[in-house]
This record gives sequence, structure tokens and C-alpha cells, in this order.
Amino acid sequence: MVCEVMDGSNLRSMILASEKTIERLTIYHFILRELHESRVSAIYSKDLAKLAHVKPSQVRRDLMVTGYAGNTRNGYDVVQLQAAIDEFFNFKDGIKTILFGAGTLGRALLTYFYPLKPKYEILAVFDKDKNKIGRVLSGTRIYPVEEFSRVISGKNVKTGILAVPAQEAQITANLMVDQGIRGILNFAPARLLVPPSVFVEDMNLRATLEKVAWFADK
Amino acid sequence: MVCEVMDGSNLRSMILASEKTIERLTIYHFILRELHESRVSAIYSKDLAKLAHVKPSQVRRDLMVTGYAGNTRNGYDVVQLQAAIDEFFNFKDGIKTILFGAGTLGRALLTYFYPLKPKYEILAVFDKDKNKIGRVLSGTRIYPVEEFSRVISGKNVKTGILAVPAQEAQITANLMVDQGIRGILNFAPARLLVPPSVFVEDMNLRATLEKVAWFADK
DNA sequence: CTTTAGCTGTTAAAGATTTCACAACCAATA
DNA sequence: TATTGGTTGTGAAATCTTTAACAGCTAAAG
Repeated sequence: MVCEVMDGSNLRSMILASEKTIERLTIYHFILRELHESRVSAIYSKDLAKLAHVKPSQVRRDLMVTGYAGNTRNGYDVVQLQAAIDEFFNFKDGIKTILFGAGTLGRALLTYFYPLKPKYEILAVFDKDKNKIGRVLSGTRIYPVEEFSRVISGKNVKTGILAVPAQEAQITANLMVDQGIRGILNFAPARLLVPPSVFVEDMNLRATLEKVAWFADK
Repeated sequence: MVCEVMDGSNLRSMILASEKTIERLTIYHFILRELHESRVSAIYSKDLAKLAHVKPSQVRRDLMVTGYAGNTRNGYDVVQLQAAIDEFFNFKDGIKTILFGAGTLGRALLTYFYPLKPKYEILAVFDKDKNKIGRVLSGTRIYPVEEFSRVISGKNVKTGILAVPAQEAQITANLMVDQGIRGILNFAPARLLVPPSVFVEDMNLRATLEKVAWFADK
């Protein structure tokens, strides 16, 4: 997938950002946060490349899409570059999401994202199990699936996490799409059929383990 | 990454399988299992493609590496193709792995893989927390990290799952590599430095959510 | 002031992956 | 037997991604 995006720094050019580039930008973003916490104020492409396990030229090329330019003497200013990527992603307000499925995996995800508030926030969990309704896990309340529409209305939630059993995945995805969700992080071991305007990222743990096992065998 | 592999059906040719192809083969493998359970005996590349969300020509090209040939009348025999992929991956004996970290995520992974036994099996969990030692979760016993070497000796374990906090990720990865682990499924939000012969697949949930959020925004 | 060293941004080449396009095939049918 | 319709396997083209190469810049040193 290739997306055309406006160059942030000026309007004269359209720049292409591939899915691969987007993926690496999130990694750089992540690394920059750590660098900032370690009081590093500037970094060269070759060092950022080493941390991200890519080539320096790859880093420089990727950063082009953000419109931020480093300088030849100190490389990239950590804070400014972080801000540029933030702006490119339009993440200034953080990422609000909702979760379907309060099973073991769902609960693990809640625990995982809890300390990342308020930048990343799971606003609500939805589950079919009546016994779970109303409970609060890691600061997030469990609602019945029927209340999905009501709970998210006006919240401008664009992304959702799917952690329900495989046989319920498609019907739940339909529900999400109907309510305006445009990006789905799918942990259910099922391929979802969604309109082309909706982005699905599959996290199929079984398939991924198989891949790792293959490469482990050389 | 590109790997040269022997063509399974005969020895005259070397065929190239890219990482992407390997990824998709695991997906096909997965889909074939479901088809088989649904009593489907044969499938055309165009239908398999639809289920896997790829193009038919992609399916046909990918399947070339397994050496299995369909036939022009019925397409691919589900059982035979499944067997061919199994043979290609060399997964007849299933996948044995070990897990580092019995936190929330680790426990979720144990629950996730439990019903997939004996094909996929987490043989042991290792954790630093002395209070957890000896407990059995989803049929898997928790051991102290110090016993890692002893517990896996002779078991020919080649893959490991890393679900420890970021700050312990590298040191734990070193431990795994020292004991002969060749493939790591890494859930820790940290980039691991390992020898080139070791394959690392990162599952950085935060970065992946950012990616989904980006594409959700169009 | 001029040179040097070492960086960035970017163009172009190289490399990898996906898709197209079509010959060869096969069973059903006329 | 010949034709038809719909498939596979695969070479070659198209597309996408990564890497190399280098002009241009800047601060420091001579």
C-alpha cells in the first residue's frame, strides 16, 4: 500500500510513503522517545540506523516524508524530529481506541496499554459475556456489545482492537466498520473481509510463530 | 531476507523463498486447515487468494516453492497441499518453544497456545520472580531463569518467545542465543541485537497500533 | 581565508516482489 | 474426434523498496 501525503513543511511537493516506511517511522519515533529520556539531544542517521537495525541511507530516505531536515553538523535534533514525526502522523492528541473481547488476550492488552496513558488509551472494552459487564480492568470499563454505538458516539474513535474468538471475528469487524472504525488491529486468527477503505493489521500469533520457527531452522 | 531452499519434490532446482512468501505460506497453511475441517477437498488459486486477501497469481507463485503442483481441473488438493507446506516447513513434529516472562502478556500467550497442543507447545516458562516459580499455568511450569540451560538441554528447542520488560529484553535475548535459540518472537518494546544467524520477529504492539492509526486516518 | 572531515538530502541504480499474460493442459460436450 | 472453458505454472514486465553515490553544506583547524 502506498499513500500520497502532503509534505508537512511546504505545499509544493507530494511525497510517497510506503507501508514499510510508515512502519519504520513508528520505530524511529519509539527510539527517539527513549533517546530523549536518556537526555540525548541530537543523533546522526548512522546511529539512529544502528538502533533501528537498518541502513543509514534508509533512515535518511524515510525521514524525507516528514519534511523535517536535520543539519549536517549535529544530525537530527531529537525533540524536533520526534515532533515532526508526531505531526506527520497527526498524533498530537494521542491515539484513542476501543477493544472487543475481554478474554485473556484482551486483558493482557489492557494491562499492556495501561501505563501508556494518556498518549495511548483504550476507552472501552466490549464483551458478550454478561458476567463481565460493568467490571473495570486497568481503568477501562467493560460494556455489552450492544452499547458500542452509544459509548463511542461523538468520541471520534477511528481504530479498534479485535481480540475475540475466531468465529466471532467477522461479525464483530462488521460492527466496527458500521460504526466508522477505519483501522483494525486484529488478533483473531481469521482473515477479515472489510471494505477497501478500512485498514486491517493481522497479528496472527500462530502464523508468526511458524514464520519464526522456519527462519530458526535456517 | 531471502533463503535458498531445496525444492521438496525433486533435487534438480533451487528455488528462492522470500520472507513475504514464507509469511503467506503460513497463512495458506492456516486457511487449508480450516477448509479441511469444513470438508472442502480441493480449491482453486483464485478462491484461496480470496480467502488470503491476495491475488491468484501470487498464490500460484508462492506455492511454487513447495514443489507441489495442483491440477488444471480441480485446482489444489487441500490435504496434499497442506502436507506439502508442512513438509516444506518441516513441521511434521510440531513446534516446541519456550517462553520468558510470566507477566500478563506471558500468561495470555500460554492461554492462547494451550488449546493448540500438541502441534504447538510451550515447554517451559522462565521468570525472575521467585514467587511464581513452580506454579503451573495452562499446563506449563514456571522455572527460575537460572534453570533455563538445564530444562531445555536435549530438547532441541530452536525458538523462544520473549515477553519480559523492555529493560530485561536484551540480556534475556543473549541468554537465549547462548543456549542455541535461533528464532525469537519478541514482544518486548526493544530492538534486540543478535548475531546475524538468529532471526528476530518483533511484535511491538505500540508501534503496530500507531501504524494502524495512521492508515485509519487515510 | 582555505582546507578538511564528516554529515545530510536526493537522484539514480540495484534489487526484490508482485502482477501480467499466455502456453499447456484436461474433462466435458458436441 | 474436435472444440470449448477454465485452470495451472512460469517467463517476463511492471512496480515497489532498498542501497549506493555524490553534490553541497558547515564548523573547526590550519
